[in-house]
Amino acid sequence: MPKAKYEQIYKDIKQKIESGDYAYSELLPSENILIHTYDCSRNTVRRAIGMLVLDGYVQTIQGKGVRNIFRPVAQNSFVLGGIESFHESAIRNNKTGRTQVLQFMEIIADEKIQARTGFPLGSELYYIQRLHFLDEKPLIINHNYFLKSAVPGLTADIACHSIYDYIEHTLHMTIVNSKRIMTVEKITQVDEKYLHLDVNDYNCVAVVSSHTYNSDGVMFEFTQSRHRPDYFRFQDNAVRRIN
Amino acid sequence: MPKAKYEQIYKDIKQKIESGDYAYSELLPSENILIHTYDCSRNTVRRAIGMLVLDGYVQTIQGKGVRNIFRPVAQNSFVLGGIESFHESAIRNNKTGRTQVLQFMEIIADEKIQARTGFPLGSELYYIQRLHFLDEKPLIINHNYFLKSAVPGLTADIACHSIYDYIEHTLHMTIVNSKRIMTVEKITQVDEKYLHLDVNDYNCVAVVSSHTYNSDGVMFEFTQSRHRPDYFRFQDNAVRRIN
DNA sequence: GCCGATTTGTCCGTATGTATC
DNA sequence: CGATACATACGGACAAATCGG
Repeated sequence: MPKAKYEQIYKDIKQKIESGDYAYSELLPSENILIHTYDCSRNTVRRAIGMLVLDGYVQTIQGKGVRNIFRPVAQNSFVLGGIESFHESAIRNNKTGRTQVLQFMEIIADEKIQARTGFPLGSELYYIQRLHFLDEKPLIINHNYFLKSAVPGLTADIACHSIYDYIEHTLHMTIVNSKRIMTVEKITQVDEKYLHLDVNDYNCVAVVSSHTYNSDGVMFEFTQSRHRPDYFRFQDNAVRRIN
Repeated sequence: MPKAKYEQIYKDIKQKIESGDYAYSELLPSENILIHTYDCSRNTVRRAIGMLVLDGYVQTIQGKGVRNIFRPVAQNSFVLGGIESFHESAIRNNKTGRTQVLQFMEIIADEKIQARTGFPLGSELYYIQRLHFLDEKPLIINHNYFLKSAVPGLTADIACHSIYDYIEHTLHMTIVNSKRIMTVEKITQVDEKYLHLDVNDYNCVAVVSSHTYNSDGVMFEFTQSRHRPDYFRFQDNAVRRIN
């Protein structure tokens, strides 16, 4: 449902790259050709290409052209990337996902929670603890804090399906960006119990902490995700900038 | 040194945000005002703002304005972010860095290396193993593979200072982008020995594997960085996209 | 080495659409 | 409803880099 023209062009070129229509390390058609292909202005083509650069799909070279540097990844583990829910990830990785709600409660942010999550003191929050299974294997424990005023009406029933689905399709709120920090931590007894980890095997988990904002610029979610280390895989593309 | 006008505007606004000239969760001056402030076109202002969005510094809200969502981070550990060398990171984190070269050899890519690094079979490579210290504490073991044809004349002496400095300032090659994958792995005997890790304490390391490209679109480097888990911290900002 | 054609990079002005207030 | 603000799109101009003759 992307109405924007640059989105359509972006998706079309992306699909062509993924399906191998353009060979690895070869140049794409020039901007001029793409302008005629898609019947649009130069800026619009350039915007689509700019998004592919951010994806790490292509590289632009002044005076030469746009080079395809996309390489398909071996999809043998659970790959994290942009902002997406567990269910979206599961589908993208061609697996079946299931979620179990371990805890669901309403709390008020005290100093400790304020320091950990960044929510103002006294905020009314939902605290949810969930366990995510992929192909019936427990992979992730999530500790979610949602701002009640931004995500009203959350229930345990919704939490065991998809909270993001509820947020976007029922509340019609738009999720915009998410600041994430990845670290490695010692496993806790909770991790050990639910993720079926043995301290003699791995004694760490991969931890992703995220602050997520909606289209009003309000931070409405803080989540700490604790991942089984042997299934954790995070992908990223960094673009070098002048300082 | 940034001659581009949008770079200057980007840096100026970024600095203003970091120094608190704009309060958290408040709106920045409107595009129209910024156009007059910087005496430029609307596209140029929008480009600068677009970069700040990618940085997770601001969020644009149609019909309202641009909201400052920047929060300073507690700089108590070694923070990874964009593409930068260990020395650059050390400086940014206000620490003193030192590098020790453990191995330096020239090799030819066989099937095993091809599979691991993505370099074509038979490529001539430099293989370098280095240990990075921060404030005299060993934090990272790097396994570097450099394409000899792209980075000629590399020596152990250069490797113990800064290879990126050599690449950019002596060879005048431009580093463009880097595809990275983060995982968690069991520690090896090498890790244990050099990072001074105790298996009874942490038995894992954080691993960052990266494929790095230059401005010719050539992948010239593959590196596996193995980090002490208690000092590893990776930051990221993800922007939600329509599918 | 120079020159001209091609290609990407930067910048501007304008018009129209859409969301907020 | 009108004013304001961001989003999309177009077209044009010039600069900078690459490449072939």
